Amino acid sequence: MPKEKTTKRATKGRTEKKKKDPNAPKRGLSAYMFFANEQRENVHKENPGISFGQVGKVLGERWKALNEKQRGPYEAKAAQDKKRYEDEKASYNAAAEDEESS
DNA sequence: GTCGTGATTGTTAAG
DNA sequence: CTTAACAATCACGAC
Repeated sequence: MPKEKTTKRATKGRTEKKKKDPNAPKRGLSAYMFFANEQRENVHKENPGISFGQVGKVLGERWKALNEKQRGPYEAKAAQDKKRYEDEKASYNAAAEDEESS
């Protein structure tokens, strides 16, 4: 039983990020973000005249429609982006430490 | 040592 | 300007 969704995250009141950290080390992007970056053109292209409602949905369906290999490059990017985040959080934790030191 | 949480990321499109 | 489905994430903190 893979704990599925945990935390009622049904797209309720999130967005606009609430700064709870001094430098807010935002995390890395997600594979979907990279995949969407490429598919958005392709999907919107195959579905000319459709709004995000359709695009966004079909987008997600196709996202999983890909095989592990196809998601590979996207996940790889996500992993790389995460590294980027590691840097921010590193700076953040260093800055926080410095601040604390002060 | 393990576990869950929250925060975040980006797309499109529109009122 | 913001929200909304769509999906992943995963580092952090807490006990």
